[in-house]
Amino acid sequence: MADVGQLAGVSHQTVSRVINGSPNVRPETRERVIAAMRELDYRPNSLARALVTGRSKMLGVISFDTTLYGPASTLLGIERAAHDANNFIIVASLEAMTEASVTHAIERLRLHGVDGIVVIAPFDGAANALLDVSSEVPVVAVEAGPQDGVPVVCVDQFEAARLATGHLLELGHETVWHLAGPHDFLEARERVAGWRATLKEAGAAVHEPLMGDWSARSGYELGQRLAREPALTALFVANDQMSLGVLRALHEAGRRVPDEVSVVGFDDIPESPYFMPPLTTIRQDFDEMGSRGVRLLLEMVESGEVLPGASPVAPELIVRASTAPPAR
Amino acid sequence: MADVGQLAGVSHQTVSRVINGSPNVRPETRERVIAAMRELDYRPNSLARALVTGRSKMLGVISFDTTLYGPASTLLGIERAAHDANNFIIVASLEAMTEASVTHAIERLRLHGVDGIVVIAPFDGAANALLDVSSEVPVVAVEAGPQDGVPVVCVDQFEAARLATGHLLELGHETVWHLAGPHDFLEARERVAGWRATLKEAGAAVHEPLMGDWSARSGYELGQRLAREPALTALFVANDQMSLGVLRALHEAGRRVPDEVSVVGFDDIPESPYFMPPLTTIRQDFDEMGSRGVRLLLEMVESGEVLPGASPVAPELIVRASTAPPAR
DNA sequence: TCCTACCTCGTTAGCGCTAACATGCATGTC
DNA sequence: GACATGCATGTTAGCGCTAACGAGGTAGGA
Repeated sequence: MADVGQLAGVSHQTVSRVINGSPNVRPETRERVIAAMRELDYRPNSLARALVTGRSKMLGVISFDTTLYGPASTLLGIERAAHDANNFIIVASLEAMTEASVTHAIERLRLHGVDGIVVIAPFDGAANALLDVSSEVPVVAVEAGPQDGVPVVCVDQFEAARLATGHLLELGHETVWHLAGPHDFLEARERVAGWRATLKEAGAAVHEPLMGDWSARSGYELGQRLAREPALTALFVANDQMSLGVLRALHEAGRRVPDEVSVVGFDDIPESPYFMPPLTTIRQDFDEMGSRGVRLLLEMVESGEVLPGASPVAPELIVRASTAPPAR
Repeated sequence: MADVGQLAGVSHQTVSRVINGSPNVRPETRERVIAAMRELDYRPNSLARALVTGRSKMLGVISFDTTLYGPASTLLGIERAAHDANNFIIVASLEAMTEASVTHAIERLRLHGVDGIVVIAPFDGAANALLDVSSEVPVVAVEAGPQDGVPVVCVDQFEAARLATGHLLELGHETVWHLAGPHDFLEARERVAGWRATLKEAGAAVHEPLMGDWSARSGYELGQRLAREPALTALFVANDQMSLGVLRALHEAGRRVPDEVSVVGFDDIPESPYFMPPLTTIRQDFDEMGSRGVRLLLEMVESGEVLPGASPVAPELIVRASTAPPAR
């Protein structure tokens, strides 16, 4: 920086002013400095700047399994939004889904001087860990259920489950069975709640939901159980991967979809239109969630206050070929 | 840091020594310092440390579409390896698959002071961009084809294609058709080359490969074309998502898999065992690639030299139910 | 003409840390 | 007992940058 100043015949401070777009620099001087920077191939050291300003322009992201479609998409949305705001993302993946693991990840991120943290970790342990630190560093939770103290950006899971269940009921099914996600996921529980409430309102029978682990494998295994239920005509599955397994189990058991059994999935992964049959499912706008999360976090960093979470992102029902009126 | 020193009755430098595990500190003093750090809830500022040591302990990752299974898994492997080495990952996603976009991403990462860069961007433009900067900052390419000047960690795509094609040939098929990935992906081209070479060696007819875009949709659309080929009995598809689309197109056209047509996919995504039928495919160890990449990069950062790339990771054929001998 | 105001630029200090050298003290050697 | 050796610690400088203040010059008003 001093070299640039020397070449341009000004002090290093003037160079700094040019870099930071200060208005009090003569245009002529500014151009000389810019020319000098170019000539010396100078790049500002953002670490040094961060040290003195206290802003690193880095946002931490804590995520559970970035191989899953949901977190991966959200991460992408976060990255995009951060990029637009000229910030960077530094990622900490969780090895385990425990409170200690979250706390540790937060600690590591803080050590590296992030301005704020976005957490994509929709399970119970995370919530407590967040509360502990939310007063010391700005934190936003994404894809989590509503909780106190930490602002949340999420899709309305309850409403989404209502959409899925309602769709099946409207088609004329007497009731809807449910293959849920792991119950330590807030989202999974919200979906169960929405499904249950919708059935109750309609006066339909509530069969205890089965619980999978989001994987196609668990969908397949539990699907085999479900296929043996003669009364099953409509099924709401908590994600598309499990739906794939269910579809296969049903097929093997000779129960045709949608003629005998209707299936609704969740997430609308890019592959779901090519399942057999194409899957009716609920779309969540992960990208939108990610960018809302970042914008909210940035506002908090700016203002230094804890802001209330955004209103939930609306889910959308995508009707394809895996649902139909019940056979009579 | 000065405060900690004061509380422990030592200088800030001794505190620094304790933090960095210097051997020349009396155990008694060390403990006093540690107690003081705990009492004051002191955390070292790694930005300041980075400024003075010139090592930020941050690695940049440039990736194309982290929603795809391959890049997402690799990213996870990278994260894990970086974490084990007590480093952090900062991610830059590419908006476009162009050389300019890669150059820009590298520039941004360098500005933020990363020690080195891992690139998951297996397309042509990336290669050139990397060459330009590889002398200024350590760079490792992952999932790219072999190329000069930049160390590469990859799965042997040629061998993988040979595995897939050979498997079908051994089953007794006269020849194997190929649904390839976009030809600006190095990997896709390597797979075509391996497939072609295997056919030639066996003296089998070579039908010009079709080209998809990795998506299930393109697999479906091109699968409809392929389904109309009466001579088709064996097909090698360049990834599992496209295979899903193909399977559906074949099913709709009434061509049964594997009785009439055998299909081999690529990647072994977690869902592929639950396709209809379960997909025979090639497994790539993304996790291993990611961690090899990081280890290599870290060695380069340490030594300051450009190291040769690692030997390719071996692919593995996973035989499931989508392949069988041809009907006679 | 002198004073004030403003704009442009330079100087100094310090962000939190580590590297390099300096200091003081106990130990061992002849 | 004089001197080198090694260890535990303190002191100083500086990484690259920005904040805060200060200095010099130009323009406008009394």
